[in-house]
Amino acid sequence: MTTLRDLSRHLGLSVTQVSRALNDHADVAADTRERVRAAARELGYQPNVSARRLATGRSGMLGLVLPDIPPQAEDAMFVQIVGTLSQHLSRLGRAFVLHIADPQDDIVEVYRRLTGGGALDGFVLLDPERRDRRVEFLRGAGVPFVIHGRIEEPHDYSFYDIDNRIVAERLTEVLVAAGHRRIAFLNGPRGRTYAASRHKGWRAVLARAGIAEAPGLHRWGPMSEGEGLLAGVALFGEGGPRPTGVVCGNARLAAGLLQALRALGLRVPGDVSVVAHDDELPGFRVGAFDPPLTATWSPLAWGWPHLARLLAAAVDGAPLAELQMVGEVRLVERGSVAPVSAATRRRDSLTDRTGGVT
Amino acid sequence: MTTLRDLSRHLGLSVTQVSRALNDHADVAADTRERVRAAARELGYQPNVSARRLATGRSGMLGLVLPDIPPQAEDAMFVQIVGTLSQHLSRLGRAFVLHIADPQDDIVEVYRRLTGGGALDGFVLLDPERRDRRVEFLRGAGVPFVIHGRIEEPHDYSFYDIDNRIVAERLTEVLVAAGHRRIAFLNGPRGRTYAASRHKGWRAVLARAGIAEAPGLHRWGPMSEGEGLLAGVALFGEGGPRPTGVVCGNARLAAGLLQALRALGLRVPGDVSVVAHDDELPGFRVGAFDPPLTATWSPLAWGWPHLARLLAAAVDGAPLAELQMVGEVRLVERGSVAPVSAATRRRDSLTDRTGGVT
DNA sequence: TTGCCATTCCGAAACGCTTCGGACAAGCCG
DNA sequence: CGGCTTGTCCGAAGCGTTTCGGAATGGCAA
Repeated sequence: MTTLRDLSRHLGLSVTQVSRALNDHADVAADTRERVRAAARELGYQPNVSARRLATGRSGMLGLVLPDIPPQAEDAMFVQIVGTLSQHLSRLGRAFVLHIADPQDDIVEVYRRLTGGGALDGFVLLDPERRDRRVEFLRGAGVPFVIHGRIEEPHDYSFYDIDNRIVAERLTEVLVAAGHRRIAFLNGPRGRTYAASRHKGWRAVLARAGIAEAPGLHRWGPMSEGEGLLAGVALFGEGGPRPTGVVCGNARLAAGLLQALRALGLRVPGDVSVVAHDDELPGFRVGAFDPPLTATWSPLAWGWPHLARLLAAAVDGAPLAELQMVGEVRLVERGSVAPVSAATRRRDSLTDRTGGVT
Repeated sequence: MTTLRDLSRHLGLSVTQVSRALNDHADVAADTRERVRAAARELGYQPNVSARRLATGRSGMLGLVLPDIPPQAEDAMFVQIVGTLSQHLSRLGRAFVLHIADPQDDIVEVYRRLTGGGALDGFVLLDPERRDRRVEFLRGAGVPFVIHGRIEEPHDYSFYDIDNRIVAERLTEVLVAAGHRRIAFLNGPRGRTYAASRHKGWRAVLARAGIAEAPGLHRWGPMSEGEGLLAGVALFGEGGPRPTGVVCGNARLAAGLLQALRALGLRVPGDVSVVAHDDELPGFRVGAFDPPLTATWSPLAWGWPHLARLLAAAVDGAPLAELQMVGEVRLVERGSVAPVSAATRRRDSLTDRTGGVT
């Protein structure tokens, strides 16, 4: 293997100057820089990662830690994440280390091991909780990281996220604009920031429209097809609150809900209007649902390249302002929303005034 | 971060002796070793990976390189491989580096970059070709690797594989024993060692049974459901050679073949006997096929932990004999094979003597 | 006593890189 | 001319570990 010393001897320069030339330092003459570059190419020089790490404290290796082998339902998503991150990070000249932990190990211990040896110098964090132990540890240890999503304030870290409050507002607004006043929301799990933000958005729009919140119309839960089905039955089955419009947190929930509605003989959008947020989950195309759903659209796949870029920048010590990104969300109308009938509207505004479900 | 120096000062020993104590060298007193161990635990000492790498030439990081993001059909398999390798390697105290290359990059260049910097000290190689450029490069560079499968002789490298010749022999024998003489074989791609071995096995059994090879009964090809369907139509459609038994290289081929047979109105095993090799590909359970298939059984999943172990051993310089492993294969009978009718047998033995397809 | 071995320890060099502090020369100003 | 800046360069230290060669001690045989 050719080293800096080899190069320096070959060129009649000092090791120092060769190093500085290759790393684009200011105090090296332009033609020297070129000579060094050429020689490096010619001799096939590649810097030794470990030596550089030892000298600088950086290894150029970035990691993703999963708590376990992912469940089968998320295979496609896993491949997308891991594949995209790896590809983009290697384009940025970093190595991507995937670590699948033992489920019985404490996750913080895993991070401690991984950072302690000095092997990894940054992490991508998926699916954060509002108070996340991983974040607390990494913050304390001074190890850079980037979060997919956000946690509770203060936002003094790097993240890629979408504006989840806006997502819920847009979707709810579509229904409100069509005259709906009994609007259910199938939200995500309780502990997640995005679900909390969406909850706020939904409530804000209801409040602005002067709609009282009715019990049972908002549901926290896993964002699975099964949960959508369950919610559909609970909302529209015997004795349910029977909203006229439903906001679904993602396509899986929507798919389950549509199944329930079909089973109950309810038509979309004739009897019920349905809107959803569309992440482009692999295998779920809300544009090809029956009926195609009006949806806010922001593919998860958009995020992974940014996460790679942001993490690399974070490790390089870029200022916080450059390390935070809020992705775009578009509203795509597809006709799964119908205006509410005059009779229904009269009845609903009555229940609003009396303030509850009759 | 606590270093060896910190420990040595704390203990009143030299850095040398502390290092030797922690690495189980012979010339350190038993109680010293214990004192050092205890102090290391107490101070939370973790060796710096880069420094160790620099001193020893090993980093403890092992890699898997994929030429591209895997196609969707192989998501589940990808997750299984990556997840299992990562989990087992980290149990062995190694880091697992996943590198997904740019498809337009030359694969050897990718390996050159990865090994040149000295970052990775060993690789798992999947899906090798009989003459594999990656192997040639790594051999030349003196970088350890372990192959899933085998390449052409000499076998002077580490591998996990099954005896593919035996696989084909067992399956073919089952059909021969039931009186079949017109036996087709849907094999894998031409360039692969396992497909070549299976080809040999199939031919050997035919030869032993005194059955002449008929043209069109052996097919090289991708091991996909589509290919199985195609093969089914080619073999049993208008003007096809119409074997009485078929050996399928894997469950995907078998699934396609069964589809074709159903479409053509042929029954298994009434009209055609079918056997397959069962890798336990995710999503394909030959035991739950209609009908359940008699099969040789050797889950791919068995291999990944061994690959992890073998690679770690290879990097540690274990002797070749400990670095090669041939996995077990079992024959599971499930009744997808029926004896051939006496009339058919007479006709077939006639065509054997005349030596061709009539 | 001397010589020799085994046991246990240590100093110092080495791995390949970055970087601090300073050196040297040339050019410019007053 | 002296003093200052600017542009290039270099020596040497240091990152944390392993390991080579040797040194000190004690015990034992000659």
